[in-house]
Amino acid sequence: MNKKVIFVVGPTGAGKSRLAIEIARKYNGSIVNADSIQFYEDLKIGSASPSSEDLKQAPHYLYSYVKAPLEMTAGAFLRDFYQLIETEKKLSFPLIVVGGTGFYIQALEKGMYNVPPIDASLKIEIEEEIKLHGNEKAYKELIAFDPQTKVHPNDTYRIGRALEVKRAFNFKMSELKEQSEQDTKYKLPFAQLKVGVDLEKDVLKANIQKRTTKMLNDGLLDEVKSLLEKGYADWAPLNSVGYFEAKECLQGKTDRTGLADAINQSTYKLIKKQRTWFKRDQEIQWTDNFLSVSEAIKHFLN
RNA sequence: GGCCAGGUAGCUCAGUCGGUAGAGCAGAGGACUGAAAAUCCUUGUGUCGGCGGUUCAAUUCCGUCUCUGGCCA
Repeated sequence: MNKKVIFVVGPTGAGKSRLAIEIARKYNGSIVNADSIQFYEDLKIGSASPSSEDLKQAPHYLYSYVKAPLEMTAGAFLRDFYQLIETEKKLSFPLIVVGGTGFYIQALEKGMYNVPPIDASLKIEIEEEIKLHGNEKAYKELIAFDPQTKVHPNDTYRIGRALEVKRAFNFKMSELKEQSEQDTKYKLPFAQLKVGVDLEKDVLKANIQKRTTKMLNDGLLDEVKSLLEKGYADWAPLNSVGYFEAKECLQGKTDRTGLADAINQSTYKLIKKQRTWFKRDQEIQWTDNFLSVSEAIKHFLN
């Protein structure tokens, strides 16, 4: 059988999940998550994970299966994705990969650099070093080792990652990039179609506001509170939109009255970044009403 | 009514010992290969509350009015 994948991408709150379900039902496909927060079992409310109603409408994979304090990565996502398509007998095609996380979509399409997992202790060591001596020293080490690096001197996170790769394997990120261009091993082996869902800014903002209100009503604060009680305050996913604001509020750093606005504002910024990411991908066919892409989908699946 | 503290960028505030101003946040744009809903980069002309006065020159000093907060009556 000819296996095909449809990507459904776009900013938060535009209706990606709804389109995905529609496609899955119409063509008996399976929905696969590519949203960096919906992987987590403990982050359902604030990530707008599919409801139990949604889950009944079509098979969903890679949702809500990673437990705190485990942290998901793009590499782990690739691993899980390939494991899914190789071992899941019931998996039906087309696959509808849905998510607003451009980085993960890219990982699927193009693969990741071939870097083996790095020991957590080394990561912590480098993190501590940077915290202690500032990132200038770390950046000097990086630029001396890899003069081609395009990491910015202020980008602590990327400096840290580059140093991990250096110290663990003596790899230069700039060389990995070149190598990966010839390497087809990790590229998605299926035909693909990319559909983007987006709405006008005002409509999207209104959707976001409704969504935030719903999250708060559905118990976002309780969801976060129970994670804090388990001692996961520093768990990276709790720095994501909505969760961060809820955490700050529960920790008494901010006030409850401004919470919804703070979440809305962060979500707007998220949308902006998602749009910036997807904008450069010329292959995406954009729609605001589903109908305009239904022909393209039909054609693609034929 | 009296006293005090304030009124400076959309918001919170710095500052100018007199030469027409700058941070953070927001907004706008961008980058992005194992935390990515993260991380980072670029981008700030606004009657410096109004009106008068002093001065070559006032947002900065003086007077007055006005608004906000606090205290005293």
